[in-house]
Amino acid sequence: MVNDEIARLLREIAIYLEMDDVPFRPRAYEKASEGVLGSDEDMKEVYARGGLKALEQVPAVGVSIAEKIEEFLKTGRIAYHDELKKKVPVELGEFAGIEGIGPKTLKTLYQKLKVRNLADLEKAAQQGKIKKLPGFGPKSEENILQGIAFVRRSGGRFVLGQVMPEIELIRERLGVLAGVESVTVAGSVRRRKDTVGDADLLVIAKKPKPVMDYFVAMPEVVQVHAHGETKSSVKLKNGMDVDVRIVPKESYGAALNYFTGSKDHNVALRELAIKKGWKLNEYGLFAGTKRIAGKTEDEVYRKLGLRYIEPELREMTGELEAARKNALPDLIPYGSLRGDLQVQTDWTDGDASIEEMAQTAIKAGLDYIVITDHTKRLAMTHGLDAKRIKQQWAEIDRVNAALKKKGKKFTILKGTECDILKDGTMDLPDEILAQCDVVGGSVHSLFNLPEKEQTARIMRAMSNPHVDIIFHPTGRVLNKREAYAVNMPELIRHAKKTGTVLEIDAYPDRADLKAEHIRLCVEAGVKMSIDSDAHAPAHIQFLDYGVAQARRGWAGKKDIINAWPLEKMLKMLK
DNA sequence: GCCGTTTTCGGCCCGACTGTTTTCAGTCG
Repeated sequence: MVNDEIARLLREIAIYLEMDDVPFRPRAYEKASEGVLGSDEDMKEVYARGGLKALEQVPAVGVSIAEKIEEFLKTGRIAYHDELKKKVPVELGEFAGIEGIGPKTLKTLYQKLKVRNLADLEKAAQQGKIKKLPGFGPKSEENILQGIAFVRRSGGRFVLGQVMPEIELIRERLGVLAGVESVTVAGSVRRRKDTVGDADLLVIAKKPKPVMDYFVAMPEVVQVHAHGETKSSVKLKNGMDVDVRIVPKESYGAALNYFTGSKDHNVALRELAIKKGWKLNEYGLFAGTKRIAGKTEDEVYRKLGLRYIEPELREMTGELEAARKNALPDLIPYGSLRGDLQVQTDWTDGDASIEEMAQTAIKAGLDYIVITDHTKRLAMTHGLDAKRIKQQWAEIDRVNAALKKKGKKFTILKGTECDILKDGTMDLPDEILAQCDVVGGSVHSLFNLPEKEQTARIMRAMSNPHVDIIFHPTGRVLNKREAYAVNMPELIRHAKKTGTVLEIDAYPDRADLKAEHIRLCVEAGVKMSIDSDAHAPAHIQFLDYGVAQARRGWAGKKDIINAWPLEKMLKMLK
């Protein structure tokens, strides 16, 4: 995808323009950058399909920026960007994560101290040159050094499922403080993004000061960015920032809406308010000085002529229009899955026995699970061959019978996470696959095949009449491994044609399919499954992270086959 | 530079906190 690179250049142009205090245009470039980034079609293809006119259809891209994208596609450069960079030749990317350093500061640091990159900045700070500049002082210099140290230590984004327990702990602690009426998690955590940059907590309390004093003094706090009456911000040991805002009760809805974001969604709501002659901020919706809504989010949306929009949808991908037309999707509810279609056991690389996994699933309220151990190609997990999988079937029969005897209404199904080999054929013979209740196919090798080959490989697996589900359709591991190169729209078309299900993997750092892919599936009528990919009993609780991902992709119960009763689910499979 | 349920021209989101200042610019979300 060239989109990332184009988006980066456009964003950098915005920063350069901001350095010069150019009005409005920075925001235009920023929005265009987001428009390009949010597009699931490669700009190269958009251009090939319809030239400049097609580029102008990308959100926030107009005539001028379309020409710049065209220029990039033809020459690999944007002259305007080069020209701006010549004036202030700074490695903008290096400074991106440094708290408190914005365009104006960068420009000053370059002009006064010739700071071009992080190393220059660190040197200048260590030599005490920064605090002598007008407008700067010892504190700014110290903050810069701390910021550099932090960026060196961490990548900046966190996997939701990995930081959720800590966020929840802080929420509970604040909740029991004297005078605190409620604590709500807002921000990208509430929108259930698969990775989050920070956590935002919204508190209703009679006396803000003690809450803030407690918050900034928590044992895991390593740095206090801000400590005010209504807003405080800290960094935790794990590197994540947490913000707390305290608001009066009558503003709770407006504040929750504001702090939940996304930023673009909020801006659009405010613009809508302005059009109606009102003003929207975190304290409410105002006609002049009179508050006309704000106690609940629902009230704010209704007053603006919209239906209530679930947090997972607030990404400016058409939710406002849908809310106006009362055409929002009926999202799959949390806790509504009936089964789990990808579970590994100690027959391969899981920690627990078939029976233990079944017992945990029963406690979690599920009606069925599919045992999907790896196959022989994945030798390091002692993957199953035809002989061992038959032995496993006998064990599954035994456990099912035992459960039935105890009066449990629960079914363990026979399945496999079968490797898709390089040429798209399967790692187990068709004769075995035919006897499985559920067959999942996975790519576990040759992640770096060229896109054409990788796509063809997976499509061939889909064409196999026994392959029901493609597990890990993108293969990404958040913060660790990029998705492999596949043409997702083409895979989705082929899934429709062959009746193959695509998996939403609920394991927190997997999160295969991305939200935009899920949306494409919903639109195409391709069914999906939400699987925990559990390798231990505790992992079954991850299922709701997959539900979150599904909701972010506008999916309902009708789109997710394991939200259905067992019989209906089985009937859907090949 | 983009965009249109008021607009093809004239608008463009808003407030808290910090660090430097004696009233505010810059940054952030």
